Amino acid sequence: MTVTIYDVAREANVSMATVSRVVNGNPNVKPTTRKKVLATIEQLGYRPNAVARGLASKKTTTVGAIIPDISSIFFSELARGIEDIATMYKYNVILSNSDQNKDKELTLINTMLEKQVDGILFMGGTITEDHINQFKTANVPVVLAATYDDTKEMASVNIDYEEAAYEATKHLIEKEPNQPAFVTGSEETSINRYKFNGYKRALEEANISFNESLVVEGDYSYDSGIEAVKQIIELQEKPSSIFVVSDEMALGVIHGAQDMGYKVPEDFQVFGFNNTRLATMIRPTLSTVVQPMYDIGAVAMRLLTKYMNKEEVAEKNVVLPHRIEIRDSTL
Amino acid sequence: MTVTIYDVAREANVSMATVSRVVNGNPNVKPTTRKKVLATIEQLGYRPNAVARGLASKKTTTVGAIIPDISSIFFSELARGIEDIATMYKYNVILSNSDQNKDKELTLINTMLEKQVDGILFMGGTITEDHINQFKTANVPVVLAATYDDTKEMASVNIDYEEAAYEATKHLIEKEPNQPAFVTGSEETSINRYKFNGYKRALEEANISFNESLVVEGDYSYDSGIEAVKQIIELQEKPSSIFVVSDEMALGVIHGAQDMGYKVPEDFQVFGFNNTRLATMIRPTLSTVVQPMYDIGAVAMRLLTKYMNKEEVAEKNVVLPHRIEIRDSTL
DNA sequence: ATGAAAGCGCTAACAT
DNA sequence: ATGTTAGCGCTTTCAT
Repeated sequence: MTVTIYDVAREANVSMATVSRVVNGNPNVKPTTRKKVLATIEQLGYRPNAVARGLASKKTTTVGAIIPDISSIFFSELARGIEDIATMYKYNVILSNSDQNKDKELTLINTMLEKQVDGILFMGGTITEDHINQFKTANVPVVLAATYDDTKEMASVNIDYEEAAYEATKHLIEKEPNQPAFVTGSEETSINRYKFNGYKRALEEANISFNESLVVEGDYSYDSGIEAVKQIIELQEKPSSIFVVSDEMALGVIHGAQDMGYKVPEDFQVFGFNNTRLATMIRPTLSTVVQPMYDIGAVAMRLLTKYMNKEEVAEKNVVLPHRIEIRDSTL
Repeated sequence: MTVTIYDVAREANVSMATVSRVVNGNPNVKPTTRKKVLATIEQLGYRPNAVARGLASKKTTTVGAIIPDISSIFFSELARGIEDIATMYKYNVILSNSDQNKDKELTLINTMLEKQVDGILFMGGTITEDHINQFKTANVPVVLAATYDDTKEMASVNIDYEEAAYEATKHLIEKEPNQPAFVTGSEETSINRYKFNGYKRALEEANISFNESLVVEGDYSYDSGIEAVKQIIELQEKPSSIFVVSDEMALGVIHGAQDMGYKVPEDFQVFGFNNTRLATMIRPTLSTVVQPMYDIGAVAMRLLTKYMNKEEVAEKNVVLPHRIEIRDSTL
């Protein structure tokens, strides 16, 4: 039924070893026999079985990628970076969504390890000891992308979130020297803590006292941005600017404000984070922190290939450059 | 080094067959021995090798998904539907981007077949004979998602694009009885032809003569929407409404018009397609055709599981319901 | 340059 | 209920 290497060997009057050699491009084959083998491969319609190869060679040329939500504009961009580099290095990727749910994450890691992936790319909110232990049961490399492990034990690719948030906040304060509201995500997520620290540092540096009630927690969605700005507008002392940790939520903030008759940036400056495509798909266009999502994915995958090939790695915790892009949602 | 089923068998004083049975939940195992085996599995840290299992059983519980571009807001939503149902049925998915490039598509199909996927989900613009031939070399089922095969040979999940476009156009015409501009994608893509047919039918039904110059081709991107509207505005006889085949491009059309001082919907009504999250992330909110992307992915994956399980399939060309959502970008 | 043979870790009859 | 035994299709020494 299915054509195997053995069938090809028989038809071509060679041994399976020889067929294996030509399939794998081993130079130790006489051109004539190579040609003969290639011809019968074509004729028989032979297709190598990667599963059998994987069992014999202990390499699957497949990596696993665990991602919170592929339908998010942020992560899908990251995934594209991963995929492109994976393709470039001849790897396939098994992609799975975790919804940042710890149990799912742990299960997924296990499933991927069962499938004998050659490496794992992990994106998530929080890295716990359980995660690290689970990873240690693997004898394959793991790289975190846009994900922080406070212990720095694991290889990772990120930007400097603290500094980026600091710069954004500073920009806001320079225009209007009072405390911007801070619309963030769960404080369980390390990255949000770093962003908060940067925000706080900018305040302290400008001698602006910190008012807890200007910190609002959302879930990164557009709707939660609308909710957040409603809450902010009801405050006794309204801020004159709002720093939002994701672009999508920032769009919600802008539209929420506009829908209630406020003007951006005149009544509220709004600063986003990530520079997703959304940032220019709104009026006023969104000032935001440029986080190179695609590059983070690409670099993370590249780093993983180095580990998989047992190459030397100069820096296991890669920090990619970020910058601030000022558009029309700020003064 | 790695613990195998054989190690577990030896330690637990049973045969590998018994270990295999407990691992696979076969009921023909005495509770006591099951317990014993489970204990030594735990103790030894045994993890089943899915590659070996795949080779022996000829099933990998992995499916392949070929998608034009995972970073697109449209396809990433579709992918999420696929992933969720795949997870529900215990499949993993190898996801790869094709950029709608025929060679890449053909290569990807081949690679996935080499990896012995149990089925393939395909999303793309054009299905050629080469595609169909390539699929035929597979002895695994294939399902098309949001993709048309004019021969109807292949299983697929879609909506009725012709009818949907007809309804949208009709709505526009009812408000303003003249020809709307039509901003579309490549006419090589069958789906665009169906949409065009629906648009045309609505015109004919209303006895509106068709002017070719009101048809503009874009590439679905925001920027190409901006370009398209620029081109439309330069026309001798400007239309009073614009039907755009993708939401993202429709946002470009709206902002392009607004940036030039026009009002939506007063100067131009704008109608989108897909109802991606973007549709409510703009002011005015976008009237659009609701295409259930997530459901298309989910239903396609479900259909694939049926084929993989050799279940009876009532309808191989599934047409999901669509509807029109009127928001503020139309009168 | 080519071949022979031993696995890789598991499933699936078949036997008991 | 449990064990025995062939493979699954390939890679990889080791010979020649």
